[in-house]
Amino acid sequence: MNNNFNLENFISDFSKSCQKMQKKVFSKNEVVTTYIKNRNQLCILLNGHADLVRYDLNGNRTIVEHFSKNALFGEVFYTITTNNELLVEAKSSCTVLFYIYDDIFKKCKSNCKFHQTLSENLPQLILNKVTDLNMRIELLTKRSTRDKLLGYFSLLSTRNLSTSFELPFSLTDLADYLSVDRSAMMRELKLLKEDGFVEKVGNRIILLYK
Amino acid sequence: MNNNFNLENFISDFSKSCQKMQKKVFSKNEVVTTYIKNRNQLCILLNGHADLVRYDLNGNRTIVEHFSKNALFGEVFYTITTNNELLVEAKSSCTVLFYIYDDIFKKCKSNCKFHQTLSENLPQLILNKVTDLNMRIELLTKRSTRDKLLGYFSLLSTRNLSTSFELPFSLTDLADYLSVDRSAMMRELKLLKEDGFVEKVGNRIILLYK
DNA sequence: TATTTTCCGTTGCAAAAGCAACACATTATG
DNA sequence: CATAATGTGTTGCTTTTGCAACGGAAAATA
Repeated sequence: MNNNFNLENFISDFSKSCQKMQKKVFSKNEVVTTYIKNRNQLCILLNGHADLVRYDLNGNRTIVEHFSKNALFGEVFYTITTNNELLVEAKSSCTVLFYIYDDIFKKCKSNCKFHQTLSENLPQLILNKVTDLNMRIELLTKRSTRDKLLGYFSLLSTRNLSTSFELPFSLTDLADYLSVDRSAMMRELKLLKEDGFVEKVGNRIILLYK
Repeated sequence: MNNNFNLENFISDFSKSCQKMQKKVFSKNEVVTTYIKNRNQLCILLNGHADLVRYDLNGNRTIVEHFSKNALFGEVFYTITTNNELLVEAKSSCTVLFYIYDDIFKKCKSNCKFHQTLSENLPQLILNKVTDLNMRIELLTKRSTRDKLLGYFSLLSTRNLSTSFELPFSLTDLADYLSVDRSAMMRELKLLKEDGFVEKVGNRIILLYK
């Protein structure tokens, strides 16, 4: 593992050097990919926003992950054990690089720089994913909608180094991410405002508690 | 990555070959370790059972992960981003191997076989952890206690290749794992029995639906 | 710019989940 | 083996959450 690995530089460089990558452009609401058992796909979001969503038998939608610029996704990061369908949906127009691999940890036969760098750094990239997943589990184990909202806001606050930040979701999608009913979440958000915990200006949240 | 890697053989072999490992024995309810920022610890449970638990500010306990024989845990698999304390508690008497590393992906200076094998296979071990985490997220995103119970039972059923299986938890702990109130869970479990979905004989669950 | 679609904000009511308390069973422990 | 500690099963009551529905705002689209 190379600790000086810079994901952004890496991503901006490799598309020149590698022939096996496919670049595609999607418009809003298009399905970018579905997760399929035993296919080995790695995807990189070059720009735009997309969500990994799951629909269950009751018709509930869950946003499993939210992806923005330079996010990595695909079956590498998700061994499929569920029967429910997993889709990646474009939330805005976006550009995605696709790469089907044989053995993700080995560089390809053509020996290009991209695959070498990728296989060297993949363990670290997977560890980053582990961190995300653990944070998500902590959110989901919170017992009340209020704690889920506050927990998520606190996470965004930390990530933005500020008590004020833009929500990356519509409120409708936020409910599907926190796995709660939208109207119940709206009610709770209102109470949080009334109780002086947060303010909301447009799509921006301001935390009022230390 | 070596696809023929056998975790069990690996674990049973290396303690002879590596000097940097520490073996310790714990009795029930002892704290095996706490997760500490910027320490690099990898632990292997040689026998017994242990849980990774988190206590939140409201006094709720969450069982984050349940470990049995040959489980791997420690900071490698959990970059700490939370303020809550994370403890590993022994659920029975158990034996644990500890290993503090500098760079987990590199073999150590003494060049022993263990570290070489470990660094070669760690990516795959981390991917296994990713799979576990994704399954856990799927459980936690289920909207009702009933669906959480059925989802968990279905998972155990798949894992045991049988519609009948032992619960690895006490019911009290199961509630803390599913992140629901114990008495509410008991009520729901009773309803599941009344509705003919499951039977419970001692600590064994029998699924009655196809 | 007119029109359609999506999202926001809200509410009444129903259902689910949480809380607290208790008796009894089972399991550890001196 | 007696006693303490922990786990199970249950219930009444309260609080939270979900569901369904609706009007208006905002955003997308023709």
